[in-house]
Amino acid sequence: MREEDSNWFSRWEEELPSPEELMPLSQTLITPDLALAFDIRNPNPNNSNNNNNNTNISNNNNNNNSPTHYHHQQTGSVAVNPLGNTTTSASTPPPQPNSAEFGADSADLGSGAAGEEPARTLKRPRLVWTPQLHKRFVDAVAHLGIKNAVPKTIMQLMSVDGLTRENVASHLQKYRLYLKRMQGVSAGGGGSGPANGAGGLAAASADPATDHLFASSPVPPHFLHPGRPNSDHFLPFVQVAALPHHHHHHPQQMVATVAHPQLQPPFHRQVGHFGSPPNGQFEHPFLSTRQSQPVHRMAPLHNQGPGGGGGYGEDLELANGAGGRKVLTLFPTGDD
DNA sequence: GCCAAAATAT
DNA sequence: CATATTTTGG
Repeated sequence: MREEDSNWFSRWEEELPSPEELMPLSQTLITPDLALAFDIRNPNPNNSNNNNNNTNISNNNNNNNSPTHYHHQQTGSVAVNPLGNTTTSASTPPPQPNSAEFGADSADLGSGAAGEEPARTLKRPRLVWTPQLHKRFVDAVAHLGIKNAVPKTIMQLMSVDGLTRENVASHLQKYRLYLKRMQGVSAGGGGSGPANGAGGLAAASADPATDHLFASSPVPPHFLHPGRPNSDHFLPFVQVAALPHHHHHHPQQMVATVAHPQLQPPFHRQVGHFGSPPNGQFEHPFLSTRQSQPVHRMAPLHNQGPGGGGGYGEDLELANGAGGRKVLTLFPTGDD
């Protein structure tokens, strides 16, 4: 299995989107459109809203800046969005506007609350775990080790703007379940490899219904082995270091933004390269954010293999806004 | 109406 | 933080 290690991850990299598919745009700023994209979930006043701990550190999302006034339409048909053309279709100010890098924008957003609905009542759009985002998640868990792989830490390591601790916790829950399932199956059967998937295809895990998302990313071998306390620190290729020396290449930071799945489904069966929709229209360039966190986040995002691998960045999938739904999805932005 | 995914509650 | 339950989207 050792050989497989290098093998699976090699293939894994191959499946990544090529640089060409990466973000062609270089826009910046958010437009009101995106704001519009926000949604307000149904009238469910009964919830207490997020009472829980949002104590996350600072990075998280939720933020403060309330984006402009995005109304919400549920399923209706808002239509809208101009994104038809590749022009700039930018947009995207969900709840993670982060810092105030854009003076005017953020200022506006932040203080914009002045007449608009405060973010208080707004509910954040559903996060869509794209394969890329999930991959980052898996990498983070792998780096941290099962022991430290807790929502808060994972979230920090991932450094994805817009991602909340809760998002991670929820996903982690499912991921654990997935691993469990896989263990059961692989254990009895024989071996084969639980670590399938990844590179090329998915795998046949227990059943066809294999969790689509999870199957798309390789599962570190250690995760499947219940008994193996010592080999926890499996250090994958993604460096965790802070990378002090930033060259002039564009590191990309992942950002969660809202998207409309209607136009672009998360991914149904894709194993090759997703990221680039037929139209390839990435929508909101958005800005990245500030990452001044003491925590050691994983590399901004460039995993390049010295031997062959080229460095691809993870990119996200996005959708145009035209429909009525709004979801959160991940988006890479170049910022450094 | 069912199922999966994500959110929210405990 | 983990797990259970509810909501939401497909």
